[in-house]
Amino acid sequence: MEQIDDQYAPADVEPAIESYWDDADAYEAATEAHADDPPFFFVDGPPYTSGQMHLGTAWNKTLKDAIIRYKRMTGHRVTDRPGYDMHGLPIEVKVEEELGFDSKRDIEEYGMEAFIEECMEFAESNREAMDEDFKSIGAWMDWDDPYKTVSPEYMESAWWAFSEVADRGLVERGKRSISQCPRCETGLANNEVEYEDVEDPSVYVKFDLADREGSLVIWTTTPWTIPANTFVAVDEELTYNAVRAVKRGESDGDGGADGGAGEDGSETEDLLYVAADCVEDVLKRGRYDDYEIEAELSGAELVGWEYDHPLADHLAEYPDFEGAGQVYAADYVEADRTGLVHSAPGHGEVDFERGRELGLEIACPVAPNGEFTDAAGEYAGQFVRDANDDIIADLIDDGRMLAHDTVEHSYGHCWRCDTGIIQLVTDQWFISITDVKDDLLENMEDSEWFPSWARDQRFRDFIEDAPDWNVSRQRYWGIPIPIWVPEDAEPGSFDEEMIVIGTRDELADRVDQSIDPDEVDLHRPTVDDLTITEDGTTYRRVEDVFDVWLDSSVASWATIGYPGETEAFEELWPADLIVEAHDQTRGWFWSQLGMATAAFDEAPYEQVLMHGFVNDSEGRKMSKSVGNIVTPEEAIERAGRDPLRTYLLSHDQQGIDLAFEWDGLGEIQGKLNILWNTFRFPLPYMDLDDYDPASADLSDGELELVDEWVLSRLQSVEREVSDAWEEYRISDAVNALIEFVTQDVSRFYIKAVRDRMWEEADSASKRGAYATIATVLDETIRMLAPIAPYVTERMYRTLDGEATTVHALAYPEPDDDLHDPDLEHDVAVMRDVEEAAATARQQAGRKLRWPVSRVVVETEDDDVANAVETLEDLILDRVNARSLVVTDRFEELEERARPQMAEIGPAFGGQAQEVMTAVEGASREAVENGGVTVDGETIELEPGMVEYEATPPEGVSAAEFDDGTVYVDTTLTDDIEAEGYARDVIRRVQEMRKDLDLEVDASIRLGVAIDDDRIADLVDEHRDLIAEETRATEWLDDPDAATDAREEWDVEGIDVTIGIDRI
RNA sequence: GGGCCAAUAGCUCAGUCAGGUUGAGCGCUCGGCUGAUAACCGGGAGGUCCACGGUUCAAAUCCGUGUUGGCCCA
Repeated sequence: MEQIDDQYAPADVEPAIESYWDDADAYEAATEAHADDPPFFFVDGPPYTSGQMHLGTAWNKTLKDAIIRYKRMTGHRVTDRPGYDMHGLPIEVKVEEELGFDSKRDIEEYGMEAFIEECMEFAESNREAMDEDFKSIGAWMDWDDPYKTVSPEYMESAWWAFSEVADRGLVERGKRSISQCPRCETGLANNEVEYEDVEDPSVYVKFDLADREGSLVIWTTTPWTIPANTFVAVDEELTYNAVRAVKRGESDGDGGADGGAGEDGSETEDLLYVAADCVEDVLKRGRYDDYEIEAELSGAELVGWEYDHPLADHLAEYPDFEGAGQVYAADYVEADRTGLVHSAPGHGEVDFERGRELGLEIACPVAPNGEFTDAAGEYAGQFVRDANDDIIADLIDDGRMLAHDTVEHSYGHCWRCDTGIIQLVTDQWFISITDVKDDLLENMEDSEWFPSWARDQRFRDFIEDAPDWNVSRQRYWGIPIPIWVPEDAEPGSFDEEMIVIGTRDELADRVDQSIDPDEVDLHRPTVDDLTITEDGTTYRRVEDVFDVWLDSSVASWATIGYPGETEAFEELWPADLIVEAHDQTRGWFWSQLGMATAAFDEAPYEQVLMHGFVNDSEGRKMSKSVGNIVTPEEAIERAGRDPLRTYLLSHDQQGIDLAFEWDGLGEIQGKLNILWNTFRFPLPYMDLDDYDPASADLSDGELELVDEWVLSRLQSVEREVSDAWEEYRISDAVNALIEFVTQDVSRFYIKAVRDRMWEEADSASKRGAYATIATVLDETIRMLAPIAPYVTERMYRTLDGEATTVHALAYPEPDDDLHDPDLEHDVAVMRDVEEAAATARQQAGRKLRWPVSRVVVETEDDDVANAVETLEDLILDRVNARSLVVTDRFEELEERARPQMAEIGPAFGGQAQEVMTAVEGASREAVENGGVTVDGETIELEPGMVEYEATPPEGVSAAEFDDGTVYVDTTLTDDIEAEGYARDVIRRVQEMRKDLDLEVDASIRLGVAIDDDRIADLVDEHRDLIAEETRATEWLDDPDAATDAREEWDVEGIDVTIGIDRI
């Protein structure tokens, strides 16, 4: 028989099983076993290939792997193609860093083609490393054939979908205010902007009115946007004040207040317009000494007022066109700071929208790299944020600065290079998702989410607020946008004359150059050189590439090769399930829905399982800077792959974060160790009897009550586990299994079945026990296989091993014939009784080895009483009692009252708490005879308002259980003492046998001397029992005569000397 | 600044939807068992149920306002 390690050692089991899987082609065997089953179309959300696996991605892939394995075992042909997201700015930035680049100019000089090759190599080498990472946690996916967003087939899927979107009239080019990274010189999507707290200027600027006295006061943290100021916005409903403010000259240093301050002794006066609620704050910041409110106006009254551009003297051009330099109403105004908002439609998003509504020209004196253009006059060529200082200085010198300071606020940064973003209006390509918002919402309704709030309370909100999708990036490493426009077209009419190419064949057909559609690389710069000439017009491709989020948005069809291959698509699409963390609500969950809806108005997935993030033990995000990162490698090294997987999956998988904790991981390892022990416990006995657990047959042999019970529990657990899986409550399934193994199998069943396994002779009972434990183990292992694939495989190989792998087998299904809920109930009661009896024993200081004369179970519940009576023999055996009594009332007790608030509360209302206090602890006699009073008044108590607790008599100790009380009579008799001491002697002899390393069946010569004549006589009554249990075939009169071992023991305060000789 | 989620024993989590004297595992501690044995099993201690208000006879639970953490959005 093979050697089974005494202890569960994942570090030994897992590598061995991994090699076995490799040698036996186990993954292939598992997939082939289910090749003809109905399909389950799972789509892997592609991880981005710029990093390595961390605990969060480990959790993600483990969860996916468990689901795939489960679905396979429950009879599905599962699509298990992994994917990788390999394009995009993050990789470009990493490669730029490696090559020491600072800007796009460096890339152009290096050569786009060479740069793109570098990006490809970087992404590929990362992908290979990630393959290994994912395999290392036992993720069984089709690693030989992952989908890659950089492959021509994949890119074609994106082109094709985009062309569908264009055919539906949802592609347009337009000006939008976007977040621009000035370093990367490209627009960013909202979710590529990360917010960090930074210190920025906080300036209050006076805009002098052109047609009357006074100034409007605005506040901004971006002085560099003032050159583009086009209008000032007010809230029509809001109340504004005209404030006459006075400042007396004083020689303060730089305190933040500027402008208007007179010299010593002089006095300056300003007429300021601000929102009424803001007057005090603004005047204080401006360090005015005194003020008087001259007028109260509504915002509506201010509309139409004209003002002078505050930087007019410093700029070459500024917005002075028709309609500029005026006050307008806008709904983004709040009574915050000044209540008047500096608006620059060339920058801010809301400013832009309002400017367009107002029909104003859009002016933007800033280039894509963040430098002012010539239009900015004195500031031309300066980087905008650097120009802040000059602009502030000019405003001060010109007397337009009311106050300036700095403020810490959260500001957007480029997700890749951490450069502060700038809002700019540029021309971009959009998918007008807002045109199909209703369709998006409808399609969303077609999908089922776990947890449901993720859809209804989060995703829906996001869809409702979603802006049009800016899909263009002015970069290199991405899927080129397949739009060709006429060479001489005006930028404003690109989308009217565009050609959108959907497939490689179409490309080959239409371009002027000769290309092989099977060979062509769709990346830049190859496609940049291709032109199309139709009807005498030559078209050139626009230079942009797609936003990388568009790449993964097409995964549900790209992963099955559509449109290049159509068969799989027709059979499988849409996805049955996708599984990602909650950050993807705004990421992949969204982009897929958006793209599928825009392209063909259907939801691309039917079910969405949204899990959480792994945080540190404090619940804080793991990050390099905090230094609280735990890597999967570390967890595997310290605990193992199965423990890590089981740990991750034993926590809530639906929307909740996990606080990673080493102790918790160790705990899980301990539970798996118990499983390991239950597995190896029966093996030696089966081996001695040549019993093959693989051919276990429950009808061979005789099933005893505990066998029937554990088999019934097995059916219940199978039901519970499959119900949990059905709703992706995977942690409930895992915990139910662990509970079953530890509580039912190890703690109860194994303990109950030991005697039968020790029987030497063959018996029907023993065969029944073997068949039972073999069945329980087999089905438990299969249920646990998706969670802990290595250790279950290891166990399966020993117990059965007929199939190539346990993962090819069917998931166990409950068998009603073996299900006996009544029996489960009875045993549950019995276990409660047993536990209570143990508690009572412990209170009395009576160990289990000593019998007790009587156990009384008091219960008013007939079911409970029946259960105890039914299982009397088992109870007597397990609690080591001579007799058992079941009664509804133990007459020997003094009873004390316990108030039942469910009854007392409704009956007494406001007095209920006082009644509770009065009832607590009163005797039954007092309660039943009106002895309970509150404030001197007798309380009438109905039956049911009070239950009773009893105090046991001398020699009896009590312990409650759920449905009653167990009394254990520990009064000693000679008979009990005799057996107790005898068993104590036996146990000491056994320990000495073990110390001598005796064979289990070796005979001994035994001598026992007890330093108490009465006890010695009592023990002598059990001489035969002692001899039998310890295999003593001869007796020594004096233990001191023994030569092999002699030891003195203290048994219950009495000296016992034991001597042993081998025979 | 806004939306969503979470907060219960030293730790990990149930219990919250349907209000009635808070439960489990681990850890700690004490003990039991001694042919699973560096395993296994039991008892005990340990809790202003994040805080403060409100509804109710009664709130961990329902409502409101905050605090802390997470995700997303601005």
